[in-house]
Amino acid sequence: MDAHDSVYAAALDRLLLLTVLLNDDMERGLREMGLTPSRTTMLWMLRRIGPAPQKALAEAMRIAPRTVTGLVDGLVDTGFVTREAHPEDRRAFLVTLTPKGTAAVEKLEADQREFGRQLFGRMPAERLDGLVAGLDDVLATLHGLGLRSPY
Amino acid sequence: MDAHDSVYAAALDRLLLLTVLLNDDMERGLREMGLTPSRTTMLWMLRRIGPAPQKALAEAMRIAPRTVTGLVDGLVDTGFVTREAHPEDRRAFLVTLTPKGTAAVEKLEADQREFGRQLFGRMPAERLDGLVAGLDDVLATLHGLGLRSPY
DNA sequence: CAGAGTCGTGAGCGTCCATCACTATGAGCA
DNA sequence: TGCTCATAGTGATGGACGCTCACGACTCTG
Repeated sequence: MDAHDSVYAAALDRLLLLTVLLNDDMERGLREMGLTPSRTTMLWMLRRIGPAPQKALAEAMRIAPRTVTGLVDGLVDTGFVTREAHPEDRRAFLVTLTPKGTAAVEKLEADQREFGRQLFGRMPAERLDGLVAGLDDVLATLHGLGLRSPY
Repeated sequence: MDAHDSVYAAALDRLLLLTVLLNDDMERGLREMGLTPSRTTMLWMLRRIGPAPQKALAEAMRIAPRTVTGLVDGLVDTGFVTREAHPEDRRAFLVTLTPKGTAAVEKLEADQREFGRQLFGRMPAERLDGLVAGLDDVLATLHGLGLRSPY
């Protein structure tokens, strides 16, 4: 409990506030597109690894196969993906992005770029550098603490 | 789509990754204490505004009174709060932190301080300054965009 | 004191996300 | 050819959250 603690607390407060704000904003945006957080994760996954059987998605997302069935059902109902026949394994499907699904992911990417512009476009270059350096430092520390992205 | 975009994207990526990481970590910690996100929010609220009738909590948290009933039920069952008689209004209760509830909030605060030390303790002072300046800038921008804390 | 407004709750509903147990179908090998 | 294992689907649960509607209990005001 030394004199730096209040400085750390102030920094952490900002970080946590930002976390909450960004999270809420993200989820609201998704909801407007007809997506839920988990379904969006699945869309990202498909974008990254391409058409995949549900088993693979379950492993990639670290959730039970049954949960994948439900998520895929939802995405099929809302037109973001289809279940295509697997060319080699007639038991399995290839969950595949529809044009709408691809467009959705691309829109998310575009929105993010736009958001980046709004957030940083007016920021002095050196301040942005300072921010990124600080974030990288924090990220590295978190990584060292064993906190890392699940994907 | 100018040359700065990739810089912005890199900065935003870090911010979003941090968001996800901190969020997951927070929720995991809460779960270990037997708390859910909403119940925790309520505990913080009580810490801030003291024993309060459910109506006040509903307004402070911007949720329906009926929802408060459920959250308070949960917190009562798990021993974090009690419903005390309101001294002036026999229709209302004063939702009050139990010793366990107070201890939980204090532990959250202590954990946060400790986390701050771990995160920033080894960071050069000027880098920390740069980070905070950048975060403040972003926060101000968000505020200008209409994104602000609900509380 | 009667009527109107307030506080909290019971009942019911919906969404999201996750689980386990079980089944049908197909793959793959001895 | 059979037998076993793998892939998905269904059904049933469960928890966390949020909502509305209706209502009893109570306060407050005219």
